Amino acid sequence: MRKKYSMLDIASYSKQTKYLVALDSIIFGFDGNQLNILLVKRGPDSTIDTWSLMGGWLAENENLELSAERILYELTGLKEVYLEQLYTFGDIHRDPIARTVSVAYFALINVEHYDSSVSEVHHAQWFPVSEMPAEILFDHRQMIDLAIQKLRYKAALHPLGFELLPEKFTIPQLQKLYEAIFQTTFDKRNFSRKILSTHLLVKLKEKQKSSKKGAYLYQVNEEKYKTYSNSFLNFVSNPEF
Amino acid sequence: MRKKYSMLDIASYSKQTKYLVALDSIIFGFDGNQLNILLVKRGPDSTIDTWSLMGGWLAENENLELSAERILYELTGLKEVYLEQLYTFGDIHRDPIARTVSVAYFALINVEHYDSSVSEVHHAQWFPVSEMPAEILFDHRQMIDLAIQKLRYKAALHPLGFELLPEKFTIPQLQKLYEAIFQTTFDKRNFSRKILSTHLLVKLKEKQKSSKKGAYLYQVNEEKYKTYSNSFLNFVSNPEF
DNA sequence: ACAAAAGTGTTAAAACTACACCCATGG
DNA sequence: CCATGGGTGTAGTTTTAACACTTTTGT
Repeated sequence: MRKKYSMLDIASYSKQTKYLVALDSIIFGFDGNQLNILLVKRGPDSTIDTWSLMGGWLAENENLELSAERILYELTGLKEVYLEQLYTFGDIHRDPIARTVSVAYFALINVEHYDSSVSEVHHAQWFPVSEMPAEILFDHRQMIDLAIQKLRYKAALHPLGFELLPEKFTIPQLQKLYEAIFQTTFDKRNFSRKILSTHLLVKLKEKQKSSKKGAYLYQVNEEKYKTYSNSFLNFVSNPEF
Repeated sequence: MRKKYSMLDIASYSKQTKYLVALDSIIFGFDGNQLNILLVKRGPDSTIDTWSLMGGWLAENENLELSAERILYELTGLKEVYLEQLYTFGDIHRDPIARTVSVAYFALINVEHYDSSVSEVHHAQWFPVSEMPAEILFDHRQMIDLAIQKLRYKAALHPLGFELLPEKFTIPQLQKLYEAIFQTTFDKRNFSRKILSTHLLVKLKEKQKSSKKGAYLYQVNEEKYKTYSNSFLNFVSNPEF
């Protein structure tokens, strides 16, 4: 598949300006009540005394996603989380220190897996989406707003809420999560009917007894979940528009 | 809003590797029958004797979107087209000449506005989405596939098809467009009912007489269209999930 | 025994799908 | 006059939204 490149072509490359490339992650977590975002006061390599997203630099030996995964791991100790590219920000003065193009990712994590000791080092703190600090670094506020928008958009059409919950969870927990995402309330009969109609959940024998009556635990049917995720585009492009 | 940055912080910036940043555009056009993508053999600054997307380099005095708009203008003579960021590609060896991060945009253009003379210079050519050349530069094939996927996804949920048609068009034309996008056929009664139920179209007095009977021309109600586009997220996040 | 949260069913309205005939005109 | 493509309506089915009472159990 190799092609011959003329000297001229290669020369055009070397004339070009190069830019710093950063990765920033909007990390969502759900504490059972509120949807939260993880902010840091100071990344290991980062710099400034303002709340900001977790970020870092693109490494020469990594592609974008890998770099984002590495940074997430360094700062939270988490691996194999749901991570999706959100948008790339490149305004000239978005970073006043030096022009930087930042590729933003958003992550959905299960807070039970989150090891707070790892990120204490980085002065990380969870903030409810409705109570963000007033001052946030650079354009990170914009990134956060876009991430929330996209999370809502995706969650309305695809079953990705599970990513924010423990392996076993109850329907009322799931409903609280969706209510936190959409900042609204749902009718529980309609909600559970809709969720169960996907057949993505397996009802377990056990109950979680944090309430008086206790609620049945459910688990994601991983097989169907994968298929479902892979087919959502078919699902959307099928109907008579 | 200025903050004090320590010397240390700024030093961390200067240690970092910088990268080439490119912009590539997937340009969609509709010829009344097929959905097409515009490919070039050789951009002005580009290089290689293979079909590729229109692309160029990020300029120091432009943000990403502006650079993408400029490149599109240089190569097609088009301004103010529908342009949306698609995804950022950054695999290590995606460009074998030098490591380049490429921000891909997709554009929807009205072929009536397209001045083919401008892009003859660049050896541009329209290809039906179903008949792409076998060999396409770098990862541009991947970009194209993702763009088609996203176009279908968005078109199924949002009324953006209009961007590909002239100001005045008929329902049958619009239907052909959607059939080309989704590579399927629709029932014309259901289709027109669905389209008209949005109240986004204004029926004009004139008819287009390319068929024997002639079909009524319609125009987008720009006011409602803007509102609709701005509110689609509400629309999606509202339903009881 | 009662408060608190879980679980469950019905009905009316709206949306969707499938389907067939008449209309206007240019050749 | 007839072939071509444009235009329109209805009925059955599915999906959605609104709504209230019973169950369990810890205190």
